Amino acid sequence: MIEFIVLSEAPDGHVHASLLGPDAAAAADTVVFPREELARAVARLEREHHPRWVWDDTARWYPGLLAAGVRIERCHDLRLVHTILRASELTATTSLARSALSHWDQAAARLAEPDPDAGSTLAASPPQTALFDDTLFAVVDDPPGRSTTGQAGAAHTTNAERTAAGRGRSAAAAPTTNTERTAEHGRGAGGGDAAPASAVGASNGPTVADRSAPAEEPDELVEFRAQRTAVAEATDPSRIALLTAAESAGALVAAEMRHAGLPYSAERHDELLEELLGPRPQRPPGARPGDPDPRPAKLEALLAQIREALGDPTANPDSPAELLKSLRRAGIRVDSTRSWDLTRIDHPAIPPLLDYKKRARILTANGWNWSDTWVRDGRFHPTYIPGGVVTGRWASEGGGALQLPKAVRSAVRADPGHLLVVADAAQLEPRILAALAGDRAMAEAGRGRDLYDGIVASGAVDTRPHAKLGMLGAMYGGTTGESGRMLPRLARAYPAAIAFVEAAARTGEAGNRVSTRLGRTSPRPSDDWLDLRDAAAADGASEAVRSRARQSSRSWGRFTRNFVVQGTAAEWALCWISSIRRRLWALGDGPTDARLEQRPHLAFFLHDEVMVHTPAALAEQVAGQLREAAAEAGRLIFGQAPVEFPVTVAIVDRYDQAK
DNA sequence: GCGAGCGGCGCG
DNA sequence: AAAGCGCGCCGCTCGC
Repeated sequence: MIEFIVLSEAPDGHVHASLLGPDAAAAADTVVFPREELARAVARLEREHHPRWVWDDTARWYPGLLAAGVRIERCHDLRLVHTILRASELTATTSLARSALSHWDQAAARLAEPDPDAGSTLAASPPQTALFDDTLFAVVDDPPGRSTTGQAGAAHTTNAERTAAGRGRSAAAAPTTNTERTAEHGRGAGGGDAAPASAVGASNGPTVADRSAPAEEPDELVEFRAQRTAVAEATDPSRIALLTAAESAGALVAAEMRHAGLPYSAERHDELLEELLGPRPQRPPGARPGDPDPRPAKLEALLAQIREALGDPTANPDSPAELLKSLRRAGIRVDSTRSWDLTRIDHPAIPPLLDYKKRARILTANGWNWSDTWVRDGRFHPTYIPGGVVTGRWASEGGGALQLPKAVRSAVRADPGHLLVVADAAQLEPRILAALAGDRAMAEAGRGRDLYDGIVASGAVDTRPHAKLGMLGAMYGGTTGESGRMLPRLARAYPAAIAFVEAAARTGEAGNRVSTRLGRTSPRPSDDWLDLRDAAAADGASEAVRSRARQSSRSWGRFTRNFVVQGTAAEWALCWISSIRRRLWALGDGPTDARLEQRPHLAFFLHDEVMVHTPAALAEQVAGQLREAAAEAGRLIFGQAPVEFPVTVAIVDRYDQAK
């Protein structure tokens, strides 16, 4: 009985597949084949054994398999799982967490420090009734793999740091200049899927070459055993086991979505741009590569209006610094050029300026260059990065997939004879909070209805917008304005939920870590943060230092407060898409020779929303599966907790028609 | 000329 | 409705 197959690449370029039994002990067999035979060999072994594939990085192995038409059911992504186990409070005492940094750790050294402080509070582990039922174990043993390329879990860093680090390590291309950014990724990442197939086509099947155990076991096998041990020794093995399975399954989804792409009409996109901006400007004949594109006609017209109204023929809305000066010269008192700040100003230059900003944003972020770079043959192929966000959310790279503006969503169109099934988890984060906190009143508010409506019905607040604002403020740490005013009312009506996020905030303010429901643990504060705290605590610390320390402490508290909710919501979403993936594959006639992209498949994922591209005849069945998968995700993570996780489902042929 | 940092804004 | 969380990416700016 083969349960796992560990893939590793030998220095000579051959691939070693180690076949393991359920205990993952010594390999029962080792199959060796040239890299070119990978897809053929994997397809055969998948058929024969239905194993869980164990590999270092799904983003390294799976795209080529998909390009060759090979889909696998389950995997274990060593790199992603290592990152989780290294940092988790649930595995802090295991030898994996205490071992020296290795190539399994990303650059984030901070994450890897052995856990010196025992005092951290596990914010996400309040006693919960009926935690896991038997289905958990069925699914844990059954879960599809997932993986990514992610640098995941890098310590909490700024955008700039993250971007630089992420780029450097992903792929050979690490473009850094502004001009390179788009172009490089367009070829490297976006188009990467299409080519590799040819490598696999050769003639004879895989060679069973070497039946004797190799002199040394592959590094991957050693690491895999260490990870299994860490999970088994974890404080709560079932949670962390579910997380590793879901994380790995997500990696498979990410690779498959990039492979299939989002159906996207470049023609419709052109129409949209023409409506918003005018005809695509032609670059002058002598233009050199670095030269900016000419401004489209409608922007040019708005620019003239702005300059006229300001009495400033050189005003430049593309430069915040210059624009600020121009506004002030015109007697407008503002201290930023943010649209939201400008809306409150009564001046004839403001309406065209706001209009200009709106349209210019579409041009730069999703204009003709974007579509040239990222849309090929009717598909938008972004790279998803599972675990790319500290909280466990996915990040994306290239094309801004997770920021696709609503203004262009009418270009997302099902193929002829197909439909898009778009599902959105309703009020996911407050529902996650209700389940985390075991807040029965909030669970009740969300039963069978919109959660915010339920909060209004309970009498806690007067309107739905207030309920939403108040809950977001509670989860983000907002204290001022309307949101802050709602908090005492919510705290009275839902004391458990509010106390839960407050506790997470206090934990972070004290410099300790918090964990999600399944055990993903927040990073430690930076050395600078700790230094500031210590400086403020020292005798004779200045008021200025103490004030900065307070500020930084509160800020980190807002981060940990949100971490438990956003991170657990991300876990729910991972379980949801894993379940969807499995259900879609079984849909219709079940597995056939048809390729992934010719069957109902996930085409887009946006934190709490999914899109399936499906033959029209299966759309209703898909919708049902999306709902059932959501309920399954809730049971998996929270057991019989009384919180519902409803999804709104729309069956449409264009994305903009969904809600 | 390059590239890090910033302001700004899109998404959840 | 009023700002609190998490991202990616753009153009501009400015120091090297």
